Amino acid sequence: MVGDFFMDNKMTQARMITPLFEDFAKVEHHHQLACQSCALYRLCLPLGLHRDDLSKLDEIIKRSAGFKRHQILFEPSSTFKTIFVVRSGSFKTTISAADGREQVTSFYFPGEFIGMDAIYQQRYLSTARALEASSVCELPYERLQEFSATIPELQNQLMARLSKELSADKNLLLSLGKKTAQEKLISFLLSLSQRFSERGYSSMSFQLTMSRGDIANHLGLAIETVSRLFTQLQEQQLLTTQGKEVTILDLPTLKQRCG
Amino acid sequence: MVGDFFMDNKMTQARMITPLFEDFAKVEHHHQLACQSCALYRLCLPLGLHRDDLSKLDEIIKRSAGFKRHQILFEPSSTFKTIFVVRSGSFKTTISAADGREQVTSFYFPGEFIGMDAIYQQRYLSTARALEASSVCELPYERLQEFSATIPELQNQLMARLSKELSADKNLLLSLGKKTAQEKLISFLLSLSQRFSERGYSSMSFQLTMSRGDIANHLGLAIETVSRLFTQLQEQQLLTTQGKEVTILDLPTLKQRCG
DNA sequence: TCTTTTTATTGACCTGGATCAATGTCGAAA
DNA sequence: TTTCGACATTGATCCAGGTCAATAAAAAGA
Repeated sequence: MVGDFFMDNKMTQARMITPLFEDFAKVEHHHQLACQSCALYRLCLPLGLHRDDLSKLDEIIKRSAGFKRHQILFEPSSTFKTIFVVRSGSFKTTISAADGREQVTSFYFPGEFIGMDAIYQQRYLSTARALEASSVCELPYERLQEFSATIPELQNQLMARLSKELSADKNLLLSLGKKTAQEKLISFLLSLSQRFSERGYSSMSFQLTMSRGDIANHLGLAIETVSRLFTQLQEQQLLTTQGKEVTILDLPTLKQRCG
Repeated sequence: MVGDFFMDNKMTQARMITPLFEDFAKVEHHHQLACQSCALYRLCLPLGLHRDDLSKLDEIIKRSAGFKRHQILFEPSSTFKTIFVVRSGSFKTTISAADGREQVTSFYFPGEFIGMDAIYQQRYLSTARALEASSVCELPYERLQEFSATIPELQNQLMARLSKELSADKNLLLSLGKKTAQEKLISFLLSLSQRFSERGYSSMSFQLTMSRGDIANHLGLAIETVSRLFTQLQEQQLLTTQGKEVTILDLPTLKQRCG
């Protein structure tokens, strides 16, 4: 289990959660920089590859320097050469209308891939920004293509990744198109909860790395609406918040209300 | 040019448009059922494959019987085995919330791939229905995986397809999240116009194959709003409609108003 | 041909969530 | 520790687009 590195002591959830994502980077730093010893192995691309294929892959992967909060990973004017995997921290991507309006299209956590929508046009159509101190692995797309010609499992993994993001976007379309403001926020929080849980963290209590503004934008709402919804969900004893920390109190009711 | 088969006489656009998609099927029927002689070749998967690879691909592709209007191609309970390519006609996909609310996630025209979001979970998450009399080619996914292990260009094509749908969905997210009702409808119509044009049809005058209800649902609007918007765009001399036929009158203004 | 049904349009009215406007709170910098 | 700027909350008001209702006009049968 991925989380075992971090969850085997009895620190409180609340104190642990903020620094946890950064810990992935620290682990990398103390151990060798190899997929085999990466805490994210179970969630990441190399899963299922043979040991020798894996070390070949390892050679083409570049572990990037860290990104600061708000720093840009890529934007539409960057030339597309690589797909990124979040190693630690988190990112958001936004696409812009001609007049500058922006839509936050996705948030990305460790083990998730950023930039796959660039493959078709060979140019990024969105801007990716770090939400906190973060780091990524860079997968040069051309090399990846060469490799997957000889490693079918790698190719399947890539297709599965693309397909997974497609599924997530379709579900978001359902949220944006058909759900009420409250259902949108609940669906969003439950999706985060699920992803934290997959990464070995508590699914019941976690730290939001994005602002209320980012959440509102992502869900097609106004900041004020998101703020009021949080207040409302707290009044109904479904969850509590303290700034960016969210603690889920009544999961069954939330699940039932997310549409 | 794909359209040359059909566009070389002087029939009026209006009369031509409805039967055109069906003509793809007729061509298939009169000639041999092979990708090489398919009118969609330029838009479809085989593009760029070598002749011998193409004939191998041809062998695993199954040309399905026709689908009637409203007939289901697949739904979430179907087992995932194949990706579909529209050969003639058109389809819509919808995903459902727990309480039955549906969101029309995409429309698909000849040469476009349906069902790629199923790869990750190995099950369809949406329901696909024919909008008119239509036909598809079936690409058995497992065979496709085997093939693309030996045909890198095929693998690249598949990735590009997935990535293209991802881009389209991200743009739709921008529409749903940030655009006004009018901007949504205009963006939608221009996207259709573009796709018709890629298929060799007029980009200025075309037949909608989906109902006002489908359009409204897709764009997160009420039917009545879509209807009023069409009226309004006609009053402003930007386009005309007669039932399902749309004729664009002022493309520059429309482009400038779509956000 | 003439129903019957489905789909589209138009008008009147309403509401969920946006916008505007203060005010409060937190975290980083000095 | 104070200050400053970014972020969050809360209240008052407004409006884009939804809902309800009544026709109208196409399709699809029959």
